[in-house]
Amino acid sequence: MTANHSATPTAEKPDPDEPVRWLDAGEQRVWRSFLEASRLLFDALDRELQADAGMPHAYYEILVRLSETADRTMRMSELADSLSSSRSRLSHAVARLEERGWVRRQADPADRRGQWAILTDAGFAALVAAAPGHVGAVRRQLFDPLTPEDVAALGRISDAIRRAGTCDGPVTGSQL
Amino acid sequence: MTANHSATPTAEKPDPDEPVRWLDAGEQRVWRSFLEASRLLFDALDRELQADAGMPHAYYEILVRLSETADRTMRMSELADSLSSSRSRLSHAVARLEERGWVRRQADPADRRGQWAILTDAGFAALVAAAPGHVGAVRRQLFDPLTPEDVAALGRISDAIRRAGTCDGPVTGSQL
DNA sequence: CGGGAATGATTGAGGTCTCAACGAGCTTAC
DNA sequence: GTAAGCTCGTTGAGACCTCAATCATTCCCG
Repeated sequence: MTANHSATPTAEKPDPDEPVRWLDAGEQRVWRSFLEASRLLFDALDRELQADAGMPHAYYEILVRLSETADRTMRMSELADSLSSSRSRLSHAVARLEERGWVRRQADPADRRGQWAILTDAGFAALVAAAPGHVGAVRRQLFDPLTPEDVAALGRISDAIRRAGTCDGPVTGSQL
Repeated sequence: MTANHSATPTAEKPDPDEPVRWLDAGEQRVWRSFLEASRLLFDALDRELQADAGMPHAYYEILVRLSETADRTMRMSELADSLSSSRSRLSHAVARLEERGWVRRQADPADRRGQWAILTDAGFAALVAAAPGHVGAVRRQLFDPLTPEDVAALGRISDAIRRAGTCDGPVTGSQL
């Protein structure tokens, strides 16, 4: 579902001879502030989840996605795409979640390459237990410091970045 | 330099009995969009740097900081603070950078606990070689998709998040 | 039908990061 | 001067992620 349907033949790797368009002072400031803000935010969220729920944020997101489908079930690849995650990362993560009994895997009888990831009751319970603390942390670290206008702007900005970045993800499959 | 000088006795861990303020639909959308945008952005930058310069973004930032001081030298703790990095992370990273000959360490004769991290000529050269590609990636993935108003807003937003997050970083030292 | 390409998913090796524990040196106060 | 308590920085174990290679299956097309 992450295909590139744009009509323009976008050159992903730009001409290396083209002169570098360095960041001006303002861009520099914004970029560094954004870098630090992101690091503080994600580090804080990861620390909170790890301390209070014993899971990294990546695992939390997997549980959330699974919990939102009707049957708490998703194909591995679908799950990976919905998280903008590599298949490898997801495979490793689900293996750990399976060890904990929070997820189980089941082969698809129709397409025998495919695997279903299924959220167990224990996994759902872990998610329910983790959610309040996590949401609280998101609120404190992200939404409380921002005005409603900021939040709206952040939404627009994120959408723009996603639209730009969603085409050149990790290289997958053989494309010599 | 990351001390909390605020006069208000801010309760870092809020009352757990307080009802959870869940995210409304709009916040939910913004948060997920921001999460995905950040992941796409940082993954893309890391992949570009790793492929073109053989270093993760964290190492690039270390080299940048060192390159910006007059003598290309910084105390380990100062460097860690300036990167919002844990001392442990920095220690490991600088150890790797030292193996590559990009940084060297030298004990401070005045305070013999302290270590200076010094950017070598080879390290500076590696940075110079990496910079154009990296800046190009930042431009393509972040600044090109944004309007100037977006960029300004992102700066304000990041500053706000930093101000909120800068007080409760990783717990360091003994504070029973 | 059969062979090559594409897809779904996993694996292992290696690298980075976290956490907790530690060691060594400085500082303070008695 | 000396013991307690900082601060500076490192270390080791273990967790997570990346990359490349792999395997099994399915799709496509002549």
